[in-house]
Amino acid sequence: MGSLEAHGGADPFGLAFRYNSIAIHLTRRLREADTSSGVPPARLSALSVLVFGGRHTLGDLARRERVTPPTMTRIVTGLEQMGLARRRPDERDARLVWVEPTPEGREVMERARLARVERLAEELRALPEADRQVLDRAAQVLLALERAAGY
Amino acid sequence: MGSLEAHGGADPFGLAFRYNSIAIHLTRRLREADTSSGVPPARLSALSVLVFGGRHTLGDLARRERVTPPTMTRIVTGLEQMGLARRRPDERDARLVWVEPTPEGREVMERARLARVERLAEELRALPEADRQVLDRAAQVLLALERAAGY
DNA sequence: CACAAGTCGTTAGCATGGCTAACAAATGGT
DNA sequence: ACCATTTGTTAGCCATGCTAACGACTTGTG
Repeated sequence: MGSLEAHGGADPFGLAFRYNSIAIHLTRRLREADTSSGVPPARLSALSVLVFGGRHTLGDLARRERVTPPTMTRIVTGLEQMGLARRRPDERDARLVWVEPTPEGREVMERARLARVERLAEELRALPEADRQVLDRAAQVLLALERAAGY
Repeated sequence: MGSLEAHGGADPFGLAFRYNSIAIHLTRRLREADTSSGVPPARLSALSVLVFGGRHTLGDLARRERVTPPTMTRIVTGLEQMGLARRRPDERDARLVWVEPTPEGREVMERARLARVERLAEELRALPEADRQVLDRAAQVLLALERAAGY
């Protein structure tokens, strides 16, 4: 790719260009492992928020997942039908719907996360320790970047 | 997230766990910029392969994008209807269908890529140079990892 | 050469997941 | 008491993933 050389080094645009490609391919590779869980991707992602972040109202869940409320309504309905999450009314405000994972939802999530992460861990084990150190430091930078962007 | 501390440092599982989250969020952030192009995500991704990698047969494009042939048939049909790609027959083997970008497809892709990448570039400009150096070295490792995984 | 087997793309039909528009129910401020 | 706001749902559109089945073509084999 010709423009790659033109944006090498640590110049912001070249870095952004390469991390764009890296993120796409990494996500795609990781997602392949998800099919084994039998839970479709949008549901798995929402379930992950519920399992690792605790119960949310439907609207908060929608904002967290960057989707509109109607979309989240359907995702939650799907999770409910699969027995992985539950809706609960709020005692004070009858407009609110709390969504929480079921015990089975927690189990499914834990298995899915292991499968997904284990594949990448395999690849990382093949790297020399020095390379893993580089990735470790970069992870700190990338996570800080994420927080700065409001995630 | 409690398990984060338990998998810190450069141990492969902990690294994989963090890069899982990083890749998801980075992809999501980048993708938000794509809506401005008016080209839906699967079409934009296939178009990118065509623009940066040249013409492909439909089957090769499907394998590259990790989707089944029927799905790629529809994506290509969509690109054709938008005037962004063309089908061409092979002269030797009448079963094959070559897919290539149109000039307009190239223009649209270039604009989309700029919009997508520019957002991340903005964030990177706010970092100290040392952090960008870290990301630059990590990018080399991650791209090598990608190639090793057959991408 | 003829025919069987394999390859490539398409069609058909299903499910998931994104959106906007429109709405019902509940809350809260005036 | 009423009106504006907030919250979630319904309805209906489109895009994108899959499998099954098929048609057209090529290739290998007798």
